[in-house]
Amino acid sequence: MDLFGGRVSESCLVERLGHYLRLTSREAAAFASIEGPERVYRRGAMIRREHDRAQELYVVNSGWLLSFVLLDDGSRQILRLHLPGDMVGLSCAAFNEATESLVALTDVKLSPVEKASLNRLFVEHPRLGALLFLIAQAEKVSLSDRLASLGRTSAKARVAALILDTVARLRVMNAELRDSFAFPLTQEEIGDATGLTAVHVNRMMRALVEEGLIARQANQLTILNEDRLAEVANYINRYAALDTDWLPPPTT
Amino acid sequence: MDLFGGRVSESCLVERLGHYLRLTSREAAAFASIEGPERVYRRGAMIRREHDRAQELYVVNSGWLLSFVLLDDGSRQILRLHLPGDMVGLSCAAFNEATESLVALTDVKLSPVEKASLNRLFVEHPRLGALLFLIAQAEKVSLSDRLASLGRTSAKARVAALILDTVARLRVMNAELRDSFAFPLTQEEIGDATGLTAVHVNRMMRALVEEGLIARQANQLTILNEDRLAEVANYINRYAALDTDWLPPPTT
DNA sequence: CGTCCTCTTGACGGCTTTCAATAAAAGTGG
DNA sequence: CCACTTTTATTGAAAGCCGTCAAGAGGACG
Repeated sequence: MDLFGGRVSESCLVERLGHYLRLTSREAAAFASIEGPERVYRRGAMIRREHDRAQELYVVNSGWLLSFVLLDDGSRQILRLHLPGDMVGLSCAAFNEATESLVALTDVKLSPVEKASLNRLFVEHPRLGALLFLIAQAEKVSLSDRLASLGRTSAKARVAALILDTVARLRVMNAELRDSFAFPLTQEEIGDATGLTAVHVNRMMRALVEEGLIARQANQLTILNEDRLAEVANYINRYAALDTDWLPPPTT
Repeated sequence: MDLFGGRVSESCLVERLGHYLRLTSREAAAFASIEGPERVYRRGAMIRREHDRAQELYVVNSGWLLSFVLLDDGSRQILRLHLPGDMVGLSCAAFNEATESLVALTDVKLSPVEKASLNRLFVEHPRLGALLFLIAQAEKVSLSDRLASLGRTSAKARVAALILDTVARLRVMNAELRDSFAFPLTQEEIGDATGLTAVHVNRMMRALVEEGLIARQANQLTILNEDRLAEVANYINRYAALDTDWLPPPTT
């Protein structure tokens, strides 16, 4: 079995969205129809570079990837960890130029989606268009939470928040996942995600271990005391309750 | 004249969106029809509190407001400054509970929009639904830029970026605005937006003044050297070029 | 089996915060 | 319009969190 998740149903995206909303078969087919042929990337591969011309987005079928921006001084800010079922590179819907780089953190499989083909979705399936809008709002809230994390919490809290957010998102697609999971980020990558240096990430990870909140073996992470970790992190799990009640009815 | 912008056309939202896309009269009417009667708030008024039940969003007709979250230790992270023409509280499209507090920074006028009424927009005007989605993606990019600012740049750069982002957004609705504008944030609010303390904001503002990049008089800010300020800030102006070409045609 | 990457640890330095005190400005009520 | 209070801006000194630099160990990979 693939450690980092993989396609189970006809489309990974349909499976993910099925957790938020009961899709009709026509809707599922509509989503599936806009996905192009799957592409495979090896760990470390650059999928898209900031400032590249970008006319397509991607659905993550398996594996993890990172989106990031580079600053003038060479430092890197990781914007988000992308897991199976995620859509990545959505910003091409607003800009012709890629606003972020995408790199494969593990071996990944992606399905490309032409941004031009999104318009069919909005025209033929208004409910799906509204769902995409709803998901975009949820992603904005997630970014806002990270903004508060970087702006107003300590180094230890930021690392703890990254761990908790990752496990919460993994559980959306894998309900059986409890406290232990593969976590393939280097400490430098954790630092680039949390606005810290690799050295200080190391110290904070060891502190969390010494306090009995987490355990590490190789790239495997185990959460030992999730409640206390959430307190340390100031973490709010938002993935539980999306409100889809206001969406229009599916097209018949 | 209102210093902080105000309604000029029939709807402030329609005017704003008209800068991105040429709306048909039916589309403009559709937007206008979902707006409820205008509400007025005094400076400092709390419009919505985090965790309140939230079923409506707002269009800013005039004035400025802030969205923010409070952390357990009482510290505050300002998520965004909201200017005339902005939609605020959109996260209610994804959550029934408000994810952020909204407070009036100046006297403001808002038009409420029931989130349930958005569904008509998606059904009857797919292009408008797609436009809302597009704007949400642009807002995600803006949040990502701020994430990089807080995570990877110095205090001085963060303050400079806030100033530049504000003036760039003001210019969207007010093309004549050049270098001087009213900036009603206290140094504490600037700090809460940039993840700094008020004391350090003060030092950074003075440094920017001493370096001849900005000037201050009362709440009026003047940018003296925008290019150098942008270098200091590591700032990218994204508000210039949104790609609306992929949107479906307007409904006839 | 050598090279490169990653993790780890210590010492030191700096950016930012904290604490404190004062001045200036704004708001309030008589 | 003037006292009075509260908020905001300013400045200095000291402390602390995190970054930088450096060096060594362990592991992955070819």
